[in-house]
Amino acid sequence: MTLRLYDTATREVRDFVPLEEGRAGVYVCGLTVQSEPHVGHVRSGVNFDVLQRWLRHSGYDVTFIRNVTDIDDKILGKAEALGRPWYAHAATMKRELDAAYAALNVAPPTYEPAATGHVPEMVELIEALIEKGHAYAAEDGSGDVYFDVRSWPAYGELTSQRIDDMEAAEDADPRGKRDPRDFALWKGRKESEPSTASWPSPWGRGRPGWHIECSAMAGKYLGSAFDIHGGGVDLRFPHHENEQAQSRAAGHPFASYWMHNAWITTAGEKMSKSLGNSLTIPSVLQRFRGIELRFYLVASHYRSHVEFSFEALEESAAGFRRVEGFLDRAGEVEPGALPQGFVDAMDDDLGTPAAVAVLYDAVREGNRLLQAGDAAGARERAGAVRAMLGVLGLDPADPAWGASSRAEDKAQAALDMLIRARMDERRAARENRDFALADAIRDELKNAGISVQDGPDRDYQWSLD
RNA sequence: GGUGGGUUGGCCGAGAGGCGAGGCAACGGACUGCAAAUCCGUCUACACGGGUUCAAAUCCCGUACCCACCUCCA
Repeated sequence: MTLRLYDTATREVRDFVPLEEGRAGVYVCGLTVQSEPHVGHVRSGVNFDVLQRWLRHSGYDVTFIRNVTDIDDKILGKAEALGRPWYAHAATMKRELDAAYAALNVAPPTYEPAATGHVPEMVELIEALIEKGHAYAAEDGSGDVYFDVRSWPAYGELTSQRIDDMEAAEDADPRGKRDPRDFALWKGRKESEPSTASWPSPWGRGRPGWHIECSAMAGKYLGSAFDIHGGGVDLRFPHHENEQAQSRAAGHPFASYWMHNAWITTAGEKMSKSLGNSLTIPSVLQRFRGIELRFYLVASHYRSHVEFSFEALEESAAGFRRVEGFLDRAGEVEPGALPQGFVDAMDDDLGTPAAVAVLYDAVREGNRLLQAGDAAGARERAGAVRAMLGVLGLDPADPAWGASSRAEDKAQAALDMLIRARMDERRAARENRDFALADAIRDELKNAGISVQDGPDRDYQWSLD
């Protein structure tokens, strides 16, 4: 079976056929760095990271581009409210985003272009569109440039909408537009905006519209035509529709496949609307490890809507700890071969839920072998488990999860020694059949946040709750 | 008004005409001094009403409810 992907444009799962044998060009819309990243933001990062890893595993030479929008209305607005320069605020939020991706083991893209670094490319693209009669400078002297949707008959093809059925943007200032649905390619500078937020152009100083950024950057790094374009479902319209219209109107074939990840909501609403900041990545990471959050995100299909809850995250984490427990018990092994069921699941539009089911099958089988005393058999299963986890970016042994710092190592060693002393006492108590004392010791450790497990022999294991 | 998606067992969450996905929880058993961990077993579900079919959670028609997008959101 070959890799099959759901293409939003054709609304069907179809074989992935790259433009060039053995290579895959992928462009994913990254974030607008305007606020702290929350769980919803990183879902896209994790989902497309899985795509990237699976393509690589499947033998493709992948060029993965994920942009950063570092100039837009929200950034300007928030920076002003904070009394900081917009670029400083954007840079701060970019670092937060990087930290969030790192905490979730989202591999860095091949390149991560920023919008502000590609204004000349955008201007060039806009000029080409004007020349071909698909864009025009506003006649009201605003310095805006708009894309002429009526000039492009295919407009609406990505989301199967007809221009006449669309609601016109109400807030958009209709002045200077030929059709209310025309969208801005270039925004003339407004007096109220900082001068640092504008660049020279043939139409006067201004800044690029949101959609043109991605067309220009995808074209620059992936070429006129490339394989996969991804992003969140909300971007289908207008962002992706507009991107495709611009690029194709300018003569570029653009993306062959469109992939969109579904939303993750809380209490039935978008995270961006939910109050408070309990769902920002740093705050979630105070309660769960990055690997647990990533497992939770990977265990559901990227096209399925997920209703986030800490209860569900806890259940998912409990399951993942069982996987880790097996690996701990099986001993160190190198990643082995992937079970065919896993490969088939992943090839079927990145069927991570089915892939995770195969993972659990291997864990259960491995535990069973371990219990039966078949250490070699168990290690083989452990090798498969590690291989599967590796593809999903969930291998606990991956140094990306943070090789513990030196200080942590020392603390760990110190704790280990203290616990060993208490466990020696506990074993002595058990041998004397003083179970009250034995239980008291275990309870004492439990109260300190340390869970211990022991059997009839000398062996025991401990872990922090 | 237009476009797209959804409703699955106590909970989470796959599947998309016929073989009990999987996880979490619970309960029973094995193992343990007792626990924990692990394994075995139990819990046979697909919003509602029709229809097609030898066979429907899956296809068709209808109904109800939910969600997303159609202005800046992953």
